[in-house]
Amino acid sequence: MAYRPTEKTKAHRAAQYQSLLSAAVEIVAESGFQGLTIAALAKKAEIATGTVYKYFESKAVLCAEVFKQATEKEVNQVRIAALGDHHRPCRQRLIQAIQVFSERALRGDRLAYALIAEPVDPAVEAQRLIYRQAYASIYAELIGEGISKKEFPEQSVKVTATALVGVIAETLIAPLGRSAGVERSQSKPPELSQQPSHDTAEQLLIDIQQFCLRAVTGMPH
Amino acid sequence: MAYRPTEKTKAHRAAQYQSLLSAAVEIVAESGFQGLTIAALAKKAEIATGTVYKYFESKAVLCAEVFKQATEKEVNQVRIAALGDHHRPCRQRLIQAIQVFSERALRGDRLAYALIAEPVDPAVEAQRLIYRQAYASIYAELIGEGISKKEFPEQSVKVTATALVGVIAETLIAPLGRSAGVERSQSKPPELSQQPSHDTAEQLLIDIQQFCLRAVTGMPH
DNA sequence: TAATAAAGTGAACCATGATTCACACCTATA
DNA sequence: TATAGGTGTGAATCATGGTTCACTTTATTA
Repeated sequence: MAYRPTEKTKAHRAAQYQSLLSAAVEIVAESGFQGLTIAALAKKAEIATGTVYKYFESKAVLCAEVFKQATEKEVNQVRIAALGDHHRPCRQRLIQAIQVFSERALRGDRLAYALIAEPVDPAVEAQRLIYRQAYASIYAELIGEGISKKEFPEQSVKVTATALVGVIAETLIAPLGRSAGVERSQSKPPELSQQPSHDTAEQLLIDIQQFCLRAVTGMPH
Repeated sequence: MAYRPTEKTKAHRAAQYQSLLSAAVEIVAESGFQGLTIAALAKKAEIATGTVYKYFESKAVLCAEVFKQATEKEVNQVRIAALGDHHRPCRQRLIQAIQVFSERALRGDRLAYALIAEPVDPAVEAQRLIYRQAYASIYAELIGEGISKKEFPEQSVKVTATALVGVIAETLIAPLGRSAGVERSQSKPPELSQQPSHDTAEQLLIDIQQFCLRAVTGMPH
């Protein structure tokens, strides 16, 4: 009697799963999490809405996987920059890590905006915390190494790492939001700029790096 | 002939408006923006749902006003700490501003969590950006003053100010979330702590202040 | 008091979008 | 080939919660 999933069958299912996930990431890259609906995904993948549920228990799970998938590559790049070459001074690797992250983000992807800053549904927002923690642990490792090598002064590794993530995210939100073509809210945001706004992404990047360096090293630059 | 709103009537309307707004803030303080629905507000204020719409054009507007109301006092406290006494060194005022903000937040209000970190509906999130900018401009003014008084080294006022807001928000999210009794998401967040987690809010506050001081002054402490 | 306009009511309505389900169609065993 | 366990379908259903509206009540003035 009976039926048993064979290798080929399982492989096919796995392939379908990946393809669905990719489609979902594409949607987010095109139109943000806002655009990621079961219906849209089904349409893009040319399947029925019900089929989506054969692969993902719920939308929450789908979003989580999308976040994970879209994130993993980004996090890895930063990890390499931060921890790849143990010979380089930590200071330099920190600079590089920030650069890698920011450049990928500022490259203009809607995706980066979606991952970092797009206002999303509470369920997805929870995922974002996890995503940020992944970055924080990279920084934590780097800072810890820097301290033990006396490159950086004593400090709370945990707070510094978390803070760096906060710095980068917050400073990138505005430019990202702008480039992602987000309709601004009705109220007029209070004017901030004493200085002219950042003409170039490069300048912004440098300013962020300077800030982070001062914070971590306790040295002017 | 006819009817003309009199002083008393107008006053009454204004009072009703304020009372509605207060009720809304209370709801947020109790159960976050998640709990702020038109129905809940109507119930708490003992009016009909339709009546809410005589005072607020839409829920988005309501949320905006709630945010503004709940925020204004907080922002003012920080402004006083940061800019109140122009004789104190900027360095000290920065420390104080961070303390005021953090303490109010960590005091344990659900409200603070809601304003700073609670995952909210995209429409509300947009408000949060405005809220954060209000803080950023305070810091910007303080940093600018510090630079011109040679207390702080040259730096991008705008980036530093924005970054400080990011630092504080990000580092407070975890403890706030914990105290606000938020159900953590299904996935296990990657472990971060090389160091034991912050036993006391005081220690956390100190660590944050140290970080910010290093970042702004470019000096170890 | 009649006329007018605003405030208050709350059940009905609507929009969005996730989720279900009965059914058809495939694939592996015996 | 009979059978049982998958996969695919998509219209119908459900859930949530904002918004409307026909109607009643209340306040103001002529």
